[in-house]
Amino acid sequence: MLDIKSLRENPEAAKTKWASRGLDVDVEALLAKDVRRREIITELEQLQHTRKASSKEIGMKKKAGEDATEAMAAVRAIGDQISALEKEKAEVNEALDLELLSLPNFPHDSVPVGHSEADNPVIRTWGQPVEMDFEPKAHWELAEALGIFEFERAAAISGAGFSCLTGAAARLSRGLISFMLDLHITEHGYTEVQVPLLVNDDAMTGTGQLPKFAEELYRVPEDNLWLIPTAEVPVTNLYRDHIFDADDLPMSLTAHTPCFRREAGAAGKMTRGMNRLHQFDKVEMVKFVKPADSYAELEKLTGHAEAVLQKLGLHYRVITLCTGDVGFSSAKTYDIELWAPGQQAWLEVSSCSNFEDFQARRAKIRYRNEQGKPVMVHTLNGSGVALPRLLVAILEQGQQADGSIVIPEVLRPYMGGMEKIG
RNA sequence: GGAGAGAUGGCUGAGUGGUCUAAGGCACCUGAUUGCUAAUCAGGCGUACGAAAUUUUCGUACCGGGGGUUCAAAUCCCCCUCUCUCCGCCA
Repeated sequence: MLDIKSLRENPEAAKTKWASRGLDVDVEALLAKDVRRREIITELEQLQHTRKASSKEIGMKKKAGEDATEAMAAVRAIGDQISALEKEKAEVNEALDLELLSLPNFPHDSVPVGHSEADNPVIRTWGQPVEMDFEPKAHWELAEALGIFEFERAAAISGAGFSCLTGAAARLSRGLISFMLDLHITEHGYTEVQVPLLVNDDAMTGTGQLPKFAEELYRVPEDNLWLIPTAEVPVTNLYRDHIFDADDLPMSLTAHTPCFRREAGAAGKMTRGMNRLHQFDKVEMVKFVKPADSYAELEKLTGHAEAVLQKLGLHYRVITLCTGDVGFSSAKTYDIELWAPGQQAWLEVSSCSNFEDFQARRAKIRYRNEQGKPVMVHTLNGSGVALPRLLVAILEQGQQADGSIVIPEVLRPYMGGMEKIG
């Protein structure tokens, strides 16, 4: 959510920022509601002031044994006015909030202007495609031959878009989770947390999934809960309504969770094999930082995700999402993409974003600054990294002519010393 | 799932309809004082929003959340959430 005050002060700048996302926003209508809202508040406060004073007088009169019938009637009339105004205030607030909650963040000035993912610039590439003197296979072919992915069995119990890892793949997945968490907590300064996978409306609103993206979420109506689409939701909301001391920041948290996504409308897009699933595992990194530090922290965070891939020896590239492609809540996002030689495609495995104070304002996450005043923190998060496509890259980049898979060295301790699959 | 008890500021804890403008204590900040890891004294010490001023002042709201009764609600009533105790069930 954006600050209504900043819109009030500079409506033209806001229009321009939203226009760069391809959005035409009627800022004037929004501000008109804000003006009415403040009028109501002023009027209401005056009435409340009168009622408060008069009620006190009535109390004193009664105590003194005087008659207060007339004053009581007068205050009752004020009470009616107050009720009416409060109703209008609630309506205006609700309308204004809904609009504000539905408007995306402003892209940062350093974000390249563009219309779609075609305009996202590649800012660096690490490693090389592995030289293969044979035709590389897609991971689903490799895995089928090795008997380590069982999609049909998963489909039989849950439908399309679910996976079942068997044997070495399951162990590899578990090893990767441990490897990534260990790396982040021992070398990157994160604290590991285990969090709920089912969360309430407030949590989903805090990080921006609601009210706009309900159709992407699985829900449990009996209990009014939602399945998390990413650990970002419970981890960021750990500090909802919290005021940090300045010394607490930056705070860096990492968590492994499954993620649940309906992927409504994504049918047909790269859905083969492990590329896109309704349920997948992910290690997530979340940071709460002082506003002045947030862009430096975004670079560090992205570096932490890259470190995972570098230690695994995987060829990847980093791109900046342009204004037309950057996510709803984000001010700036780097995507990290792994090369999948069997599909001749780049697969997104990590998305590292600075939300500035957009989530913090929704979730009321603040810190006490040097003057002792509470101000919004900046929140960041990034995948560090997502499992299925990481497995895809390990399989496709590590494949040998005989169909076996070489296990990256750093993972072998997690695999009981195993050097290859197959 | 059943029964009971509770939820008040950063923490602790009083307050059962009317100067509550929420006591007291702890912690913290500022100053004074005392010759020493500190004590004592005085003062300060929440959040949000609005108005005026321009860095201060005034006002309103906030005692788990929501609604109600009343001239007036931390206080009375209803619903919800959470915590604790006991019982049941259970990995």
